Amino acid sequence: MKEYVIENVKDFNPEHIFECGQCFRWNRQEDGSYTGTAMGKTVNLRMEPEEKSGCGKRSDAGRVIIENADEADYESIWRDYLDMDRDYGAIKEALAEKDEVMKTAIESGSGIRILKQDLWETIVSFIISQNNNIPRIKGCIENLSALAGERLEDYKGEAVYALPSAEKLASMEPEDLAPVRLGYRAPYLVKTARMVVDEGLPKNYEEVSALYGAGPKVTSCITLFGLHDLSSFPIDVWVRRVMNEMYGFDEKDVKGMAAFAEEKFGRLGGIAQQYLFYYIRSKKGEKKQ
DNA sequence: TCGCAGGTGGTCG
DNA sequence: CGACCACCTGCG
Repeated sequence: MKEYVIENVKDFNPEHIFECGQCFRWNRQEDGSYTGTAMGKTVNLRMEPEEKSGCGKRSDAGRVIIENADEADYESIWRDYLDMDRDYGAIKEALAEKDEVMKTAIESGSGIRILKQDLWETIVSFIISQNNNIPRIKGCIENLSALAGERLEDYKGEAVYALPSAEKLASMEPEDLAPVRLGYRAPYLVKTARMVVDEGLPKNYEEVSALYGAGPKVTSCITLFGLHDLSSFPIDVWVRRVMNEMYGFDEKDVKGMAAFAEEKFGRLGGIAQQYLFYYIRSKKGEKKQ
């Protein structure tokens, strides 16, 4: 199978990128690599440490290998999707200067990148995500794609489906989506699809929040991951937890947290949120073991 | 068994 | 406006 190799990649860790809560169609394989479907393609992505050059220079750089992609795919899709042209080293430096909390959070998720995902896909994904857990969100998205999505090229002998288009979902009734097991989110999705078909895709926070099933949290996720507004600071239960534990906020004081984030992190709020989110979730994972 | 999981829309004071 | 609360579903 064809593959594309990117040499000397810094500030990149597949686990951090695909497990920081921003995407639901990338799955960890036994060898630690990730297989995912995005922009109509299915690939496997892994990272290997760079060979030591012998001069004793320490570096956390490595090579990223994308299987089932060639250079043309990389230039037209993956370079942008993986946000490869953004200097996360500089961003981390700027954020680490803010305070010790941020410094610690960055250490735990140092290889995070904000993927440039398709807007419609983020709308569907985060409407499904509300009051739901990650394994079930992933299951719903797979079910939905298999039920109503366009069939893509098979991957390793397995059928793969794209997420259904807004037009397709708009033509369906919530009952038609029963096999997907969306629960009460099914009508949200159908109504939102119809709004998008009628009025076009949303272009800013206000337009996203007008979608049915998009409250403040879901809207912030869509503007961050789908509109790539890096200042957006989604406040979910995990962020409330970490803001309580690390900054002493009352867990109910969402307004206070939002104001604090805007003031402290500004245009980097979304990236700060991802480090904080990854930090508190990995801390909880340790406790379990 | 029943509460909970990456919230939201609807209703009420 | 802010405080409740029901809500599909599946898992521990």
